[in-house]
Amino acid sequence: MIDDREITMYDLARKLNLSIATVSRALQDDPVVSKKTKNKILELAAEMGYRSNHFARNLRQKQTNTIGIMVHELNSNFITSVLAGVEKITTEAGYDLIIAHSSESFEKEKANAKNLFHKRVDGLIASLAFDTTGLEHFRPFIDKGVPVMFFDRVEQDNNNTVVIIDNWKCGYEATQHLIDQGCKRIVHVTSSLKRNVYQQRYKGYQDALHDNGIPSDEKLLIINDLSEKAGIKSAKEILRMKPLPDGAFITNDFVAAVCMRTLKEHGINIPADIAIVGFNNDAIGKLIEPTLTTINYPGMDMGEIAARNLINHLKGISNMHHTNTIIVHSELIIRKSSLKKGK
Amino acid sequence: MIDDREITMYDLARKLNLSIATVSRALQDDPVVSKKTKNKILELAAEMGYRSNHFARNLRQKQTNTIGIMVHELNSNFITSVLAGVEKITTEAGYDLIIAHSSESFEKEKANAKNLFHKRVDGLIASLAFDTTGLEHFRPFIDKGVPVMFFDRVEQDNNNTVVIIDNWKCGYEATQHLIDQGCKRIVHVTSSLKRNVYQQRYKGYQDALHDNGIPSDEKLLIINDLSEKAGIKSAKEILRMKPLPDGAFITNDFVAAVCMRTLKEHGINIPADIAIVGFNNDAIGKLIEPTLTTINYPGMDMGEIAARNLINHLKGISNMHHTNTIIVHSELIIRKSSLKKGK
DNA sequence: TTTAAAAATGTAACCGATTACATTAATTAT
DNA sequence: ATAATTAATGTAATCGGTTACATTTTTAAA
Repeated sequence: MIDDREITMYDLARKLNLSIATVSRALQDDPVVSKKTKNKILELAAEMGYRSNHFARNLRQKQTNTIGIMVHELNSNFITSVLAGVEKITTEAGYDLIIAHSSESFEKEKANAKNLFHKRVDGLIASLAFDTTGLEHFRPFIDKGVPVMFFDRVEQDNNNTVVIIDNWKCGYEATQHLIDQGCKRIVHVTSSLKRNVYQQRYKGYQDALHDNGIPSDEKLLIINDLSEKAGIKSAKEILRMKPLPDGAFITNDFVAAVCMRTLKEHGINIPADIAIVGFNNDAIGKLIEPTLTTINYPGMDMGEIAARNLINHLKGISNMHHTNTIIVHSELIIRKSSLKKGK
Repeated sequence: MIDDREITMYDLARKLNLSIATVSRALQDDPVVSKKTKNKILELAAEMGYRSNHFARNLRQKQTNTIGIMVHELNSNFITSVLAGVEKITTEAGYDLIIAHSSESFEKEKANAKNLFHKRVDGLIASLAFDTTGLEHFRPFIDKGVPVMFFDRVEQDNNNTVVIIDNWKCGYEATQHLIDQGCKRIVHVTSSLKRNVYQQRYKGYQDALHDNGIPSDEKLLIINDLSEKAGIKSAKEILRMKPLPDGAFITNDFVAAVCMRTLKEHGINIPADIAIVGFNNDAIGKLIEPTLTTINYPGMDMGEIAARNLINHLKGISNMHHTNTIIVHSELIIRKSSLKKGK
């Protein structure tokens, strides 16, 4: 039997011969209501299966207690850890979370932004899609005073609070590690240099080469998306290079894995012929052969930090606009794919 | 400059010297409003940055235009494809989507159910957590007439509409394939047999053995969760078996991959010593060595079907309670991990 | 006992939309 | 020109809470 008559505060009030105001206060645990009354109300509410109406409440209070998070994809370790971190903090603080993902499409990201704006999230956490240019689509939030927190893939214009890793340093260390292994011709497989993360990793790569007296060569730069196809294509490009490179810094573990497979299929020995360093520390890295050297960075922490900062700002505990850039720790994890010299 | 005064329909009405009713109708594209007036209103709305207030609207209409989806995890190909499918359909139909994940915890699943109930989703799509027992936590939805659609991991009590694959058949085919390759002692690595999917795959495995005159042996059944640890543990159990099994049907690609790695580390040759079949067709299967034979099933389709059915029901086009079980196609994908006989 | 102060409860306006019903304006028919 | 239709717009109640302010009840002080 379907019961579609909702119990409201009015029902509770009527039944107990109280005013709606008292009921409302009791349900909010307002200390002004006497214990006896409060208990009666709470009991009846439970008994009758009362559930509060978010809409009436939000309409009146003009805040939703919801925060939105926009990510480019769901299918990576990194993103799911970030989500886990964000969720932990928002749940603790009593906020709801709406997850939107753009499938790496700028258009969809814009649509998501619009949607979250209309849903009136109290705050927003976002990592940009691949081909996002400009932050115009976040303007409505900013104009209305809805705080936006960017993480990982950001636009660094110093106007927004961002949580990132030191991508330059990661790029530098990855490259230096390859150089330490004796690599002299190091390919860099990455994505659109318009996106901060790739741009800075590239800079780190270049600087490491430079500091070691290795000339950087544009021909060794391969730019692709993050698909399986891209991995294969990159591998084929590498195979065509003469002389063959002896190292590769690939800014995504999945692409690195696909790339390695293709190279191996063509008789390349890894790491003997080409040493490889990936990025992200995805689960896959420990399962392929040889295991993949990579950069690890703490998604969970980044999520927690972003969420905590946002919520503190919302609660007025801190002002986001004072702490503009938060850099979290990252590290090189050395596995077999890059070890040319003994172990 | 922050402008926190929201534009409402009243503002538009006042400015144009119209009534709020006309404005409301125009914004809904009600044909009763004259074209001229409608245009004026739409223009002004755009110009002033009017955004409709979901809360007022939902409060009045008593429906949220939101559907909820509960999944056990985000980090699998299968789940993300389902989400993509669901999202496609719900977006087309103008519904919003709230994603909740339980991290395989029954407790969290209950909390999520409660939350979505209070958020008053118009409909729910759900795949059960690992250790979920009973459907009591969905009772509130059912009592209020909110349709619930289960997929993949379900409780088959014939009271609910479910979208599933034929897990029995998958189990049977996987096992038959191993037998065809000459396997005689086939391990089955799986998860809690309380969960329909694992229980039925197990049944298929048993039936295939039986039909081929192979006695089934409880000692060859390994039950674990789906973690990396579980994969390692399973591999170690297999290594301890005497005589060593010559085949393994593992109901999860990630676990299979971890398992394979550990077996290989101990000098086992795959498929020569042990042939392996996984489940899910995760990206990982094509990257490990040897590539993994597995069962593919169409997450995207399942998501689309579940969403479409739910929405049709909501719109009164069809009655969900007439189509109780929807079975989608699944297939065995043969790769190298199981091929003992020539290719 | 009366009065002042504190505690508990009540009244009613408000949040921003939707919509049944009423009214007015514009067409068409007579 | 007038009545009858039809088209366009308006009025006001409603959804279910929150909360400033008012009122009543209880307790403490004089």
